[in-house]
Amino acid sequence: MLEKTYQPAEIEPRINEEWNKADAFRCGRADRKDAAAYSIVIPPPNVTGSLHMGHALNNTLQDVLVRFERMRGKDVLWQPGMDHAGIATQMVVERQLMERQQPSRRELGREEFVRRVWDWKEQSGGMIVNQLKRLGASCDWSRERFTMDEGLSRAVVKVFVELYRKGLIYKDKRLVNWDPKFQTAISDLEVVQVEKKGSFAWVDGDPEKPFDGDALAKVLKKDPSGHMYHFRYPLAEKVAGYDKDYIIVATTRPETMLGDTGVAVHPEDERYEALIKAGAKVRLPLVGREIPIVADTYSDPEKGTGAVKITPAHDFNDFEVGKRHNLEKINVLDAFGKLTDDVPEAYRGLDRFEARKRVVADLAALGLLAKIEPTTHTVPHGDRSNDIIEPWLTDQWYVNAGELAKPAIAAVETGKTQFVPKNWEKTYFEWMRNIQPWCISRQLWWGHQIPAWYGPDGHVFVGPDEADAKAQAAKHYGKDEALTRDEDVLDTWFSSALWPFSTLGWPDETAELKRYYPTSVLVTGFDIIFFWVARMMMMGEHFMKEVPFHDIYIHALVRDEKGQKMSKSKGNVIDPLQLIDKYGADALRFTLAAMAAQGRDIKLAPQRVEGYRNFATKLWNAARFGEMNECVRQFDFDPHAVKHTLNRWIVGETERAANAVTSGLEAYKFNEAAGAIYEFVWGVYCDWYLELIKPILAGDDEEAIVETRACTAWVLDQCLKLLHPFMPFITEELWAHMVEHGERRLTLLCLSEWPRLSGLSSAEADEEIGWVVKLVSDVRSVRTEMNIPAGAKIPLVITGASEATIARARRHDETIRRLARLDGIAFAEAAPKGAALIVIGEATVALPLDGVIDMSAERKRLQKEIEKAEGDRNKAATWLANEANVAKSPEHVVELNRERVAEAGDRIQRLTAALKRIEG
RNA sequence: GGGCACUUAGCUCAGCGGUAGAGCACUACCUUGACAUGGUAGGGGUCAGAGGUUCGAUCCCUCUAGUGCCCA
Repeated sequence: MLEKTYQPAEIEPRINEEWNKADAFRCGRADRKDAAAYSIVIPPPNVTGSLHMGHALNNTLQDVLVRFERMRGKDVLWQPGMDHAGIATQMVVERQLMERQQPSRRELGREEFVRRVWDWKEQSGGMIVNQLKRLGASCDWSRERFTMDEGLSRAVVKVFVELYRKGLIYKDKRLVNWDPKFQTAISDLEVVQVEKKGSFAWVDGDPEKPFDGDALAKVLKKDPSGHMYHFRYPLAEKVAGYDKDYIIVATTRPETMLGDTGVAVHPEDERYEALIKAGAKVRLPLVGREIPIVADTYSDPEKGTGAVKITPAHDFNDFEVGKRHNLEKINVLDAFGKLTDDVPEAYRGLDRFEARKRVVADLAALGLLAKIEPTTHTVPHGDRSNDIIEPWLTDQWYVNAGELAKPAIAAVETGKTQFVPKNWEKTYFEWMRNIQPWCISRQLWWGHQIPAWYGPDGHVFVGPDEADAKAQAAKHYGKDEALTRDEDVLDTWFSSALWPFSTLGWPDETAELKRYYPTSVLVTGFDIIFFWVARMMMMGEHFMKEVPFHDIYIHALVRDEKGQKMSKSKGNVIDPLQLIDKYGADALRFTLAAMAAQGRDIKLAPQRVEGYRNFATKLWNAARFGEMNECVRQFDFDPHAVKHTLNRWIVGETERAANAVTSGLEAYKFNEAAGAIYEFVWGVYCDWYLELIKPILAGDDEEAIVETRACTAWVLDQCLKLLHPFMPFITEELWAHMVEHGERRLTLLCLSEWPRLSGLSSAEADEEIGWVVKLVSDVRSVRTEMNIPAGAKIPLVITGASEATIARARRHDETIRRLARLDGIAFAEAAPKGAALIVIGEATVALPLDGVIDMSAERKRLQKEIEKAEGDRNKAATWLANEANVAKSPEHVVELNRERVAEAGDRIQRLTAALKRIEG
């Protein structure tokens, strides 16, 4: 016998163990070798990561799909694994070394440090894998991959070498986003823009308020950003037609002025026309360098003074301006963000923010500081380091993303790959069509070291291994030369981009690659379209000549119940594992699936999870009811052959539910599918069917009992199946518990067959049970309104009923009496005096409660009913009175309104009669 | 500044050209033989505002207001 309540914590580990023992999730099962393949690669979580709500949603949806297709008989591969997360992992290990007061990374040296990282990975990395298992993720865990695995690394090298040979990977000196904390380049996507606003204001010219450098230093100590500084740059020579001897420029980063090599004004800005004509120059304060004033449309005449300082080595826009005007690029920062030797001696070696204060103070002392104003501007920060990112001029490796993007764009244009919901393709196109060269080198030690070697003169040789590079070098130099390998590693996303095929064994031509590539669908969040989707599409198209996935399902972000993005700093993070502990993985999964409507974020309230836990309990108890009543599925049970109306009705309802769930899942409408099974299990099976069959089970019609027991068991089986993708644990448990034909099940639920039902619905049964349901509901309603004690049994008299209705009432006599708490059903010509009356169809049902009911309450109730019916009739009648409506509407709509008028009129008539009887 | 969404019951959200739905919360009653993590009944909405298209608009279009996100 089942326990009285469902305890997820007890069954979940056990069920996981059973799946594991049965190898239930392995792809390529022998019995499915002729089946269609269905594959999903997991968006690899990062090896340092732990399960957060976004993962929970992402993996729940994947698991729902995968379990659904597995039950539909497909050969399913859900490929799990993790990426090595270059910066994040290196950071974790470095921090650990520091905390343990062990030698630092540099002291250990590269080889030893990398060994330590592997140690860390073995011991504490990959926590998330076990967390995914707790969620119920039915990945083929035997195939787990890691981006640093031997095979995947081989794929990385092959891709690098091939792209290099095709000229699609190259080395270039450009500005990169430099992270001074980690001393590495990072990609645009790893940069977060943080809005800053300062508080210090000062204007030159007020003798009462001299410049206070200490006060500014204090403000900047808290936050170095948030101010606009206006400097006067003196002209090298006075220019005729220009009335001042200086030009004012503004900047939020004063220290970069030491690297200024130009000042730009708009070519059509009349204020500066004379300066441009004269080819004027300014003398850069503090430095003394003469730099040109150039005309460039980059400067905005509306903004500030319309003149901007140009620092080509430290600003992306300035870099472009500098290129157009051949301006010198002077690097004033080193890898740590300290000032280089290319600045005046006083500033050399200073930290960038120290230099900021000094430069401002020194300019103020020279009378060249015009003003400081607080301003709101965005400042780039490293998403891992949280340090302020500097655009920095370095040699890096780049992928020609623009070229690789072309087929990837075409694949979506032609529909080879489809976004669901479709509107995300706009975001994809927008980004792909404006894609920048992808900087793939990182100045880290943890990752795939770039397969490039340099000769003594710096000539580069790229090859699959050192021997190959040496051979190339020997040929190039005409003799053997010592080579040194490029120290840098590749961006983690470079290896992740290969994930859909590298995990299947590429570059080897494996059977898995053939069978499971392209994958069926990628499930991911919109925030990852650029990271994942775009890069996998590019690499897939290039190396496999085929898209990596047919569909891309983009799901929402999980927010807190107020709609705020969850973040540690806000303290509003909901930990999925805590929810699992409290309510069970099934409840969490169902919640996420039920709320995953396309195109909308999920605002998660824990109460919602509790509600679905209750749903699980409900199912549990329905099963318990079946068990107590010996509802056992029979070998020969055929839902098409059931005779009893109730059973004919429920098998039809089951078919409708199965169709709704199936079509919901096929269309990635997880919420609709979840809603359909929820409503069926609770609202139909539990609320009505199980209640309606109680009198039968308690009765003495043996044939009906046998059929009903078998039918109850069969419907429950269908519920378990339909619910399994959403709630795998409880359904698997109940499946095992609810024996079949008196014996234990032969298959696990997760490997059983998905319901494919048809031809089960019966209009006649639907109508009959619909009538019973309506009668019971209406009687209950009246009882409550008349304040009849819930326990009291009352009589019921049906009048004016047709033969068919009388027969119906007789057939369901027991049921109606029980559910409506009646002590008998009688038939009469006219309703007895002092009765409450209900109009159902052609009949009027009387509850003779003379002396029990409050007649004034009954009068009120009837009047209310009449009013409602009148409202309905008037609405429909008014609609019909409009000739245009009747003339132009489809026939069925006109008919519908005619029926409404007739039906409402009928009701009014009989309700009025009932009212009269009371009054008379 | 460019783009994408959103605004429906107290809250969180579905829906969608033909008389508005769910869950939670709320109210009343019920320890009835699966379930109080439950049952029964009930209250609660000019579907953000203004125009337009249509026989008919919560739904389609335009504008306005507000909110959120992405990219500059």
